[in-house]
Amino acid sequence: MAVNLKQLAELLGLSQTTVSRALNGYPEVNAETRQRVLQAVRETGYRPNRAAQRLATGRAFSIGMVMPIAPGIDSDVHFGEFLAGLAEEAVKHDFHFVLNPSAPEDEEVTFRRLAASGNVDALFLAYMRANDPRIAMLKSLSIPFLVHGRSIGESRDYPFLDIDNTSAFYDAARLLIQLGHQRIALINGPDYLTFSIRRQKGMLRALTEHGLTLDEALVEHSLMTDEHGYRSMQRFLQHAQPPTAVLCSSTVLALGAVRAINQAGLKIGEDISLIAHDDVLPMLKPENFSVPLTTTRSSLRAAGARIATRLIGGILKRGDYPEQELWRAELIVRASTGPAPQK
Amino acid sequence: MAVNLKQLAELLGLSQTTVSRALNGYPEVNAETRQRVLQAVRETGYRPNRAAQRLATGRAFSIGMVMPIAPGIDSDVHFGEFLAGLAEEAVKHDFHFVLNPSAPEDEEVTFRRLAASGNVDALFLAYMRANDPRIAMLKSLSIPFLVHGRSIGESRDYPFLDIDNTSAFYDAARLLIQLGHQRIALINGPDYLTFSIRRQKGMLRALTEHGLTLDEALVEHSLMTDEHGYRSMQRFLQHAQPPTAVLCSSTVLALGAVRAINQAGLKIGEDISLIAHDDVLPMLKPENFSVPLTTTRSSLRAAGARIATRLIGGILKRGDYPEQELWRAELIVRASTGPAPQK
DNA sequence: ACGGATATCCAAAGCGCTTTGGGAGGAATC
DNA sequence: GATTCCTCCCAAAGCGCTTTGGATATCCGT
Repeated sequence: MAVNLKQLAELLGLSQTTVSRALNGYPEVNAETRQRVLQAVRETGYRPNRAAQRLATGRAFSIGMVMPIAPGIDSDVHFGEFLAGLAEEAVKHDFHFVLNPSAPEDEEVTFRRLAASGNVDALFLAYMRANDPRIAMLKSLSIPFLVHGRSIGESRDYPFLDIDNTSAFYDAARLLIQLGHQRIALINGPDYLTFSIRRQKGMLRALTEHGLTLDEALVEHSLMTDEHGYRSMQRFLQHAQPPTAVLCSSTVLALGAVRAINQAGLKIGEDISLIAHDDVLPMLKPENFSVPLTTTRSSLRAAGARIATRLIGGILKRGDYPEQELWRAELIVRASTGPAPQK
Repeated sequence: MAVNLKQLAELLGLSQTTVSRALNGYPEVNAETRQRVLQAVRETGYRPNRAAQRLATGRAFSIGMVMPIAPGIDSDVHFGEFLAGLAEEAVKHDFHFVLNPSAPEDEEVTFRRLAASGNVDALFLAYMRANDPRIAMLKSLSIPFLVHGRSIGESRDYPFLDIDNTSAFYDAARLLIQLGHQRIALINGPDYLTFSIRRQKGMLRALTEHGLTLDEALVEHSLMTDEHGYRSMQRFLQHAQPPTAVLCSSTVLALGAVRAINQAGLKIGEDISLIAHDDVLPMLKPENFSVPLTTTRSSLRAAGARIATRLIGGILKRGDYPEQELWRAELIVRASTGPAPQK
């Protein structure tokens, strides 16, 4: 049923060579001819056979990722959401995945094997930590790779896509300060991940700039589950001097925090203000919270899709993508932030 | 660096045909010759080029799965754990994945496209519901598939791997009854999924057989998060006549349940007994609970691995796997179950 | 000893694509 | 008018494997 190159060429009265070149954007083909080819492709629904391309070019048309088998990593919504973006884009371009589960201690071997297998054209790396040794390792592997996030303390000469976590939480904290808040708490992600570190840094900078300090007792690090959000907030509220505002690293955490606040009989946006980072999880929208949530927004799925696009574009040598991207999160003010309560 | 068939054949003084046949288990090759070939493979580290195999055979050497983008599905640990098993086994055989994210309403189109793409040799299906329309659809697709779980109400003539949920919870409930419990509650997974339905059925059967009934107020259905476990248990405890024993569909749920019980000042295994289904999540071991948990155990990762094995075996026409497998969960008694408290 | 199995092996033809190495024809150059 | 240079196209050679359609040799029964 499906046509192949040969048939398509015959149909057009052209050689396979020309058709192939027309399709792959080579210059030595007449513009008009190229149009005819493209038209024929549309009409016949021709799709090049990936296996043949693979054999002929030596490229694998697939991207590899090492799936970390570690507590609190693949366990949450965020992983699935990100994966969805990645997969969505990959499938569009007929790219495959090679998911290789691995315990952290075996990661190096796994990466090496994956790179050597010839089964992937590029590797993908995430869950960055400070001084992450994996980027040096990947550099030595002579296979393209792309990092989601950035390390800290490493030289910056590797391709990454990250969001500007520092700015995001700087902006969020500043908003709260402008609203008169003085005691601001932070419910953060795991303390070894760089996004957590940067968010805290951004928040701290805003505080310092306004002559305020960050009380250690008002900072919690944990996996980003509703449960941890709840517990963290409970602890804050039991503090002798509870915060009047809280920053959350995820809407999932915020979900729990809100519950704790409600349970304490406090009013969000009045007694206590709340800002959360919003990864745009389709099942948890900040505008649907009983009190709509002020957020710093940046879509995780979009990041996944973008990473796939860049990776694939790089492999196909199509398009020209920046090596490094830093997305700015959008501060969206809703009802969960209000002026600091009068003492 | 890597040798190919031609070189290997030359090395052995054989034709490519013979070497290929020796490797693929064809009968028309001398046993001794085959041994020589196998030996040479070991020495040279020869690995057939997948792209070439794919082109020559028309097989894709990859399995497709539609990744559901729906609330509460990819959001939990269970998904990651299962995927890990699947991926682990696939990678061993050099198989790829094609993950295709899709909203439930687009699933049919997605499956069709995937099947037609020629990019996958088999499809995989999970999160079964009662009268699940997807199995009829997959049957019509003329591409092998395998179901994790079973539907209910559909004819059973499709390949699946499931655990015997009914028996598992029948056994668990019976144990509790034998211990003298009369009011037993159930914290179950989502009510539309067949494993939940069967677990409840198994429990009900045990109760009925012993002249007991299942109080509707003592049954909760929800996503299997710690949080839901907590809330469900809280509700039970506030009941006029609280249960003396509880069945949980997951150790994650049990985690929350335990918290609620502790908070109420009750003693697990004395005031209230608890049995949970254990998917063998590496980060949540029932034996590490403060009071070690009695469980019905069946490894989710092993199920993933087995499914990959069967799927791959089917594609390669190697080995002979049963079409349908029903794994029996193991009832493991620990300290969380004790005799019913005296009134 | 001879026709016919039987057991082993091989040459060669694909699978569907990319890419090398031209080649024809017209425009530009001298 | 002869030479060079583009422009646009093509034939054919792979990529590394599987598989078809024989070959050759050995062995059997009669």
